Amino acid sequence: MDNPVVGSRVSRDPAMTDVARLAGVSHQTVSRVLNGHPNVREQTRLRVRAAIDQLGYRPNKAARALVTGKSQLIGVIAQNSSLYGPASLLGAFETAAAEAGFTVSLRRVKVLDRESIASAVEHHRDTRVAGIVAIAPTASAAEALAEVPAGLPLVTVDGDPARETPLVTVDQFAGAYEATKHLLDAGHPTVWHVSGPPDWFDSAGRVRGWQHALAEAAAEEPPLVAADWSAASGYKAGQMLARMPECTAVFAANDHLALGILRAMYERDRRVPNDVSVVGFDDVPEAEYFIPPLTTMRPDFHAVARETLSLLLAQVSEVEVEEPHRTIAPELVRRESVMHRLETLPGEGPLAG
Amino acid sequence: MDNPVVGSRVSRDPAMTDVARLAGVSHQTVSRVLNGHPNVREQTRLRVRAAIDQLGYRPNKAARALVTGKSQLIGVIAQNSSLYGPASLLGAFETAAAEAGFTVSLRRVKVLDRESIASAVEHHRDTRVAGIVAIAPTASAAEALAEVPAGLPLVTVDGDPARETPLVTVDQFAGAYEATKHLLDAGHPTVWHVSGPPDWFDSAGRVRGWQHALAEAAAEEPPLVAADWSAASGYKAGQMLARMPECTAVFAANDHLALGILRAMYERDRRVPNDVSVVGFDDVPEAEYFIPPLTTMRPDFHAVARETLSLLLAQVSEVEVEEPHRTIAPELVRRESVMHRLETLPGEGPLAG
DNA sequence: GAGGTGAATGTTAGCGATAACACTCCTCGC
DNA sequence: GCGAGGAGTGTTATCGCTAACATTCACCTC
Repeated sequence: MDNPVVGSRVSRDPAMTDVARLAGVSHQTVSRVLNGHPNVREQTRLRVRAAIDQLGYRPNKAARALVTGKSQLIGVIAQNSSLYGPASLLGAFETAAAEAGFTVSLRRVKVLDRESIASAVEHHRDTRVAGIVAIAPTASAAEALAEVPAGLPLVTVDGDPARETPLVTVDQFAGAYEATKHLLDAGHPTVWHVSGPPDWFDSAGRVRGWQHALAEAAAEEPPLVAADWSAASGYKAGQMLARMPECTAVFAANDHLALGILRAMYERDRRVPNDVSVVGFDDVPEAEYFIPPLTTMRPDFHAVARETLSLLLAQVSEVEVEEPHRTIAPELVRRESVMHRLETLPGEGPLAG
Repeated sequence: MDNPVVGSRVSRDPAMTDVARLAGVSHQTVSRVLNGHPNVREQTRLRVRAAIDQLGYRPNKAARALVTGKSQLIGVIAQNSSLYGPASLLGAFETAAAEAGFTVSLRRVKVLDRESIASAVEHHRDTRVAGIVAIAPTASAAEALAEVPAGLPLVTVDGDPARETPLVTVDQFAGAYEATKHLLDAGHPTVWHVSGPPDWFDSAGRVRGWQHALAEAAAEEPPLVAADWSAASGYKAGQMLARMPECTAVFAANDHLALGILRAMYERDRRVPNDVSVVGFDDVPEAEYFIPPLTTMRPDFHAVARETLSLLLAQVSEVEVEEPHRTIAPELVRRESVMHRLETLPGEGPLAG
């Protein structure tokens, strides 16, 4: 008489008790089968599985989350931009999370100020996410994140390297150092740098790497040209640099800046790479088809995503991590925007004129 | 004596009953305050609010979802690519959803085949999302979506226009028509088209728009050059087109294809726009800094996102929508890759040679 | 063969919210 | 002045699951 068809509610998603009834066991046994507990007879397990399939039963995540107090959700906070780096990272992370059985709950913010970040954190707390991943490339974002309560796992990506909180980042310093050195090795007396926004950690790290390479080679350090990440600002910077004959090598903080620079040079008839060499950063998919194809630094976003997830899951399972900082070194991709000069011509020394 | 500090569990998130005890009411009254029910005395409401603030109480979404059977989640299915269009759309949609009080649960798939989509749909069903938004630009994706059960709200973006299911899409036909007509009006005898992957609806729509403009102007239709969305394939197509002197105008299905074409033309000394005019599609932020700045069609991704959300929410609240198809016309952005020719020179007629 | 052990299973008690209904009062209308 | 009706509030059941404890039974040990 325990046939489930009693015809009251016409359709309702089958619940665990429905499966239990069909399999002739208690709902707890169904739960055990679902969660892979050891003490279930093989025969019983099969009966339960059959009942699950027959009913098309799917566990209710809300109920599970309610009773366990945990969810399989990872809250992500990112800026609402279509910048290539963050967008790629987000995609890579979502994939990595899905493979580990987690779902990404996405919260974008318009600006990286304290208030927006705080509200995003609140939101994720309300949802009882298992942990938070924040792409926090500016000081204000990193500071706002300090308010995340201690118990809640948090990994910052592209955040403040000075903080002790778990952090994964592209090795900006090493990448910029290598890019600059590549230009120096090609025979340029010095290298100019068009940077990203000064309040981004990424920018700061790249500036330091550039300075370090210059200092090491005893090259004179030209004034820093600060821009934002856009092709437009690269273009503006490029218009200025194009008028300076002593500028023969430029390290742009990303590929879109480089694109703007390329066009500015083109318009002023300064040929790249013959007159001016340019190196970018990011290796956007189109960089190979710039005029000329751009030499650039390629970060490994998948590696960043993997490390981020592993650092987060370590916290979730309360494993102590010795040094919770991971930096992923980018790789130089040589194309055609850098020319090797055998010697420095007279009148082309650094800052001449 | 009803002080909550009884010191058993050291810390636990405060629940509704804790608030109720502090405010001296029943938990049901707290619930009423939270949900804005009318029949609560103002004084009581204030007392409850004060208790909420004092305890830092936050409602448990899992508990609410369990009892109501509904969540404030929207499941999104998208391809795991960093293509500009889908990435922008995703960002715009997440923002729109957040403003409406919904959270986006993201599921990316590597390939748009039946199996991957089905698994993503399963996942969202398990989560009891309020509805699903799928960016399904290929036939296989659209077909797989047919298996979404009838009760579950679904909006397809960039999907199959032939289907009756709710759909929002950029008006590919109109955009391609306008781009092609723009080139025709500029005096070109005909326009070549480098298309996206043939199995994308976007591609198909753009091809039809192109054909229509050609037919209307009684211009001869050159063979279609099929590519994918990448700059690499645009470059290949461009190398071919550059060798054909009768090809004076190209409509590329997106800006990255156009970029590849631009470089191919440059390498073959075919000047853009003097010798060849090019129009793209998407208006990626860098398009203005291509060499030369690219004339292109700009889709309004925010509008697409808004329409998508409104169509989805209509279904969630079971409102009948008359014609659940929305197309958003893109806008022509004129820059410097198109040249107006006063007359067609002899020997430059279509398909001459 | 009494009792211990552990595997296999069942029973009960919540998790934290909403829904449905019950119960006070108070205010009307006639 | 009394019943209807509604505002304001409380009580109880319930959503679907897991945790903790209880129970059964077979097998082994001495």
